[in-house]
Amino acid sequence: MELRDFECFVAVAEELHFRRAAARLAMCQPPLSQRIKALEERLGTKLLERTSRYVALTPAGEAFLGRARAVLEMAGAAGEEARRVGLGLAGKLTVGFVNPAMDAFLAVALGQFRAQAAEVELSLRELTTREQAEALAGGRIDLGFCRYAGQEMAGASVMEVSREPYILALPAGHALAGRRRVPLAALDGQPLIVPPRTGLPALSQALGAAFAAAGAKPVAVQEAASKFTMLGLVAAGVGLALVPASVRVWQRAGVVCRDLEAGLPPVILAAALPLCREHAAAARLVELARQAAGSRPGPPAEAIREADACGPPATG
Amino acid sequence: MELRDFECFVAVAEELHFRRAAARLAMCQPPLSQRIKALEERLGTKLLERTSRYVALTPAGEAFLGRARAVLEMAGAAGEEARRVGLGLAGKLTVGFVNPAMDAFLAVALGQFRAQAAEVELSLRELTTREQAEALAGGRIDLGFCRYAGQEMAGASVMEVSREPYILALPAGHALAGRRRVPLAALDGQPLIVPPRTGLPALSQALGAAFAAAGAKPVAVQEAASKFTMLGLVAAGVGLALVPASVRVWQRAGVVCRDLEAGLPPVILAAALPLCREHAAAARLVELARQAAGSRPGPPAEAIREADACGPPATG
DNA sequence: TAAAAATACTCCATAGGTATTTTAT
DNA sequence: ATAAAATACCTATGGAGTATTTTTA
Repeated sequence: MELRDFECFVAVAEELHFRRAAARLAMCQPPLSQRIKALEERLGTKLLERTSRYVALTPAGEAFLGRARAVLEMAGAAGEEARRVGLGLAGKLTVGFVNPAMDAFLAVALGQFRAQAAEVELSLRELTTREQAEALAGGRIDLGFCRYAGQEMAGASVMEVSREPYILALPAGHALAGRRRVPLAALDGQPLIVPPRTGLPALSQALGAAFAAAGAKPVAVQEAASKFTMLGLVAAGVGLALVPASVRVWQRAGVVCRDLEAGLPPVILAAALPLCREHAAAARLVELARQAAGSRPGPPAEAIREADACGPPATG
Repeated sequence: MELRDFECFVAVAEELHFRRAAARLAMCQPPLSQRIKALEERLGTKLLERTSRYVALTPAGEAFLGRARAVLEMAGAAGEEARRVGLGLAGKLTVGFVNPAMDAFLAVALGQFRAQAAEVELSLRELTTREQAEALAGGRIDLGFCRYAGQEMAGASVMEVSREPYILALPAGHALAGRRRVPLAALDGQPLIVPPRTGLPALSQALGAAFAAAGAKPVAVQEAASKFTMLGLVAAGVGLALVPASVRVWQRAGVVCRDLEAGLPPVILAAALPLCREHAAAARLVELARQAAGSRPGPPAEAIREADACGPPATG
């Protein structure tokens, strides 16, 4: 039994006329008669009652007609669905991301993605870079937006998406808040809230080297994993914090942000895609992420008001 | 796109190995590879990621797999359903019947039918013989159990199913209730409850002729269409009634039934099937009806107690 | 190097076309 | 007598088999 049999039967059942049905199927009447006959023999039951003047459905034919239509529709839908998934317009997409990615580009990219491919069922998981590597290997996520410090990721290809500077978050009344740009040397002896060393050893090392080069030695007074925790601690006067520039989309009472003069390595975020497993929707989202990151290296100047707790925009 | 494509794809997707999948499909590996390749080209998207060491589903393939399985299952179910309908084991069956048919054989036949073909959706309509002829012509019923008096039915074939004598229903205290068998002549001058003349003219005529032959002239005191109405009127002392013997499955307080001596034509019930439209379930039910009517010409003797209001059984 | 998929080719089964017959109104 | 389906027969496409090459781990 083939789909063509279903098509032939449905055509005859709808036309109730072999000749017209054959025309609709772009074939001749005799082979159509043969096909119907063969189909009936395979099923072991007559589907059509026919004389030279009259074609009618038998009860079996009536039952078969409904199901045959459904089969044809489902078969077409199956192909269409596969095609759409292949184009990244349908299906499931599970994305892992580190927290800074959301503010840097992911919120914008996801908004555009949903507009382009509303049928894709998106699943988002905030994961560390390390967790993303494992999740990618285990097939639990299709795409990861992770921190990047030149490292490879086994079984995945990693490509840079965004690059933004660190900025300094400090209590509103702090002496350094008066400056528009803060040199690294000015942080000598300052209490600093730092990310956990175990979490990002390469990053901690790079930051340490940069401070050493600038001849500054801040004091690590507290570890905090999330930038929101860091800003909370800054507001409480616990110390200062280095945060990605994209944090400026948030305002936190009692906290101001200032640009740093050159010296620190930038925050690099990358997309990690599993090797040998092309996922069109993932590729689509990566492309949107790159565009979002490129067109908006930081938050637009107008979005940051001078009166805000986070301080003046990077452009002054 | 053919069902074979779905089968091939599902096999490869489940085995994740072309050679094994080909074996399962009872074919060779090269044509299987070609089919999958052609399928992918038709769909415009890769369904399988494959190297010489590794076969895996793409997201499109994963989406397609579920649908493909459903299509195959539905296609099989469509054929199976048609086969079952063809055998009269599934589908819909709408049956018209005259009231006496239910007691004579239809209750028993329907019980057996449901046991044999539980999946058939039965629809029952109590209709007069004349209404059944119209309903058959209009395709509103697939089968009719009607009264039969030698008449033809346009567009339908009519075959006798059961034949039972009339019996006499009379008030419990009536003088004739003392006899085991009542001769027709004894009904001379008796008040008789009769069926409507317009409903069954041939029957009324035949009964009239039978009474005339026996030299009896009962008085038609009341018309009543249903045998239940007749028995109610008998109980009320309005008169006597001629009813099919199968009415003995019912007991009515104040009413007794007695056999009649020969002379009246029997009650003949028949099955009417539309011509040129074979309906296996209908044929099955007719066969069961004939068996039920044949094996049980009247109600079994044990079912009728001597003490019952309806009187002694026919076998006395 | 070995195992597996892809490629190249050959063949035949069968879907479909053409001509004709049968059938029912 | 006519229109429509069935039958008979033929052709050619393409699905499947066989042999071989390519690829990757």
